[in-house]
Amino acid sequence: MSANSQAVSASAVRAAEDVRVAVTRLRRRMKETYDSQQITASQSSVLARLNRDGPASVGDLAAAERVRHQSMAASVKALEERGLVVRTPDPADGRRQLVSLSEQGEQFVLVRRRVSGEWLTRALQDLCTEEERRTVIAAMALLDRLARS
Amino acid sequence: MSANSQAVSASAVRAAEDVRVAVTRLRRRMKETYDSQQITASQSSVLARLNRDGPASVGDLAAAERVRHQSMAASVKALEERGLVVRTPDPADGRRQLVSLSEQGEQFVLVRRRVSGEWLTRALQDLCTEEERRTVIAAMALLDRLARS
DNA sequence: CGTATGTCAGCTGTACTGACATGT
DNA sequence: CACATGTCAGTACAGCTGACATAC
Repeated sequence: MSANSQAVSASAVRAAEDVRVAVTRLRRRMKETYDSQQITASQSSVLARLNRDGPASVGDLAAAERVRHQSMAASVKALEERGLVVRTPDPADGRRQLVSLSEQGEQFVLVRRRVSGEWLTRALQDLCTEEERRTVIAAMALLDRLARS
Repeated sequence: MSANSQAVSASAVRAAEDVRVAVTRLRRRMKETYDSQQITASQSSVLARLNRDGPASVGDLAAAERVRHQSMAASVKALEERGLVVRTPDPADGRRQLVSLSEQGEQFVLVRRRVSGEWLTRALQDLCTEEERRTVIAAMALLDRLARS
């Protein structure tokens, strides 16, 4: 390592390039999957979060996913129109609306998880060893740390 | 595990979820960086490929990046307007046009690599250990294999 | 002729910003 | 009042499809 802020190791350059390529390709590939399930990646993300952490406001969801509240509102709106989530006014704060999974939304999450309709899950299961999956999980934790920095 | 094609290990489910979240976040974060350099992620991808593999037609580039040729044409057009690539008609085939890095494009790639203007390279350098970077590289190779499958 | 290459036009998904209404 | 929450409108980017021209 060097004190020079310009100095970069070969592994950093290589890793960055690999990440960029993989991210672009994975995103497109995942999009195909979601398309075929009549749901988008962002919407799926919101469903998973609501299922894991329980009801939240649009602002909370936006903060958690690190997007603007206007962007999150669009995703939530789409999910609401599909009947997968419901919004209830917060009695304690007239500005807030709590977003929660509807009965149908709960079902959707459960079914998707059980049958693993998701392409990526299937691929990780069928084309990787247990050790390789652990490597992926470790790398994602690292990258998430970087993205949050 | 099981012969049932529905059966999925916990690590596969977990890894898939982690990948999805990380991909979404990283993509946004990378986009910010590219914005500040007046170049987009897709364009950067094309430059890197031309630099690595030499001149190619729009169709070749599209196939390599796994996008439609119409999509790739848009990226190439933008790069051409910035003077980073040049197009020369293929003398042997009147339909084809070879895309190659211009002098300015070569410079651009070199400078970016040397000074590591890219946010991700910087982060991988400053916030990770060498071993962690090797983990990331290994995981990206795995994921790229999946995306191509 | 059919196929390959490339262009143009229009659509979608996902994010962004700015302006605004409303409630605390 | 400032601040938080949410909506609406407009923009950008990167993919897509369909229709078309041209060259092999």
